[in-house]
Amino acid sequence: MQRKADSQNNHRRVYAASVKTPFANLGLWFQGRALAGIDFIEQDLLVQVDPGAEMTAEIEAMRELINSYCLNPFRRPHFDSELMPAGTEFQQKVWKALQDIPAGRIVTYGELAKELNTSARAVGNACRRNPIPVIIPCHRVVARAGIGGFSGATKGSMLNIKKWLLNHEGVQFS
DNA sequence: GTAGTCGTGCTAA
DNA sequence: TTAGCACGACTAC
Repeated sequence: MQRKADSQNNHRRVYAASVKTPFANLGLWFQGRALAGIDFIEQDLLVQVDPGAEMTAEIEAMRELINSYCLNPFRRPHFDSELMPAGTEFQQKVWKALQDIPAGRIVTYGELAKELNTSARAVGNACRRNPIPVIIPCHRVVARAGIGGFSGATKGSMLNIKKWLLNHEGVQFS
């Protein structure tokens, strides 16, 4: 995980995830506070476009979606189907189902698997390959006996981000 | 309760 | 074809 110091105060930006859209990479940054070496996420996330990336209408749309989510996670975003990243037929099906989960609600991999007539592990695989976390809300899917993973990681600071996103939607996950 | 094991569906190499 | 997974159910202790 890359980090960027903020010399203005005790806050610093903590790199959260690279959102690989079909068009370019968006960097997700959380405004966090360094506490004894631990990144404590407490502020809104900021969206930055890769410095080398060309600013296109699609990238702007992605940025708008994420910024809109930061301001109000309960407002259902208008998701243009052209923004849906490439994936297998199964992955597309799972990602579409994820977008139907309303903010503030969580489901387990098993529950979603039952709905899609597949297995929990298969759902987890599709979630792991979700290239645009936050926009496709894979953070709303948790394991039966735990929080599950986020952005390809099953442990570490990524899970703090998943908890933060859930908390942002009013879900307390211990 | 919890650790170990296995079945499952899917994907990438 | 095979190994690897963001899982879940079952079993033994």
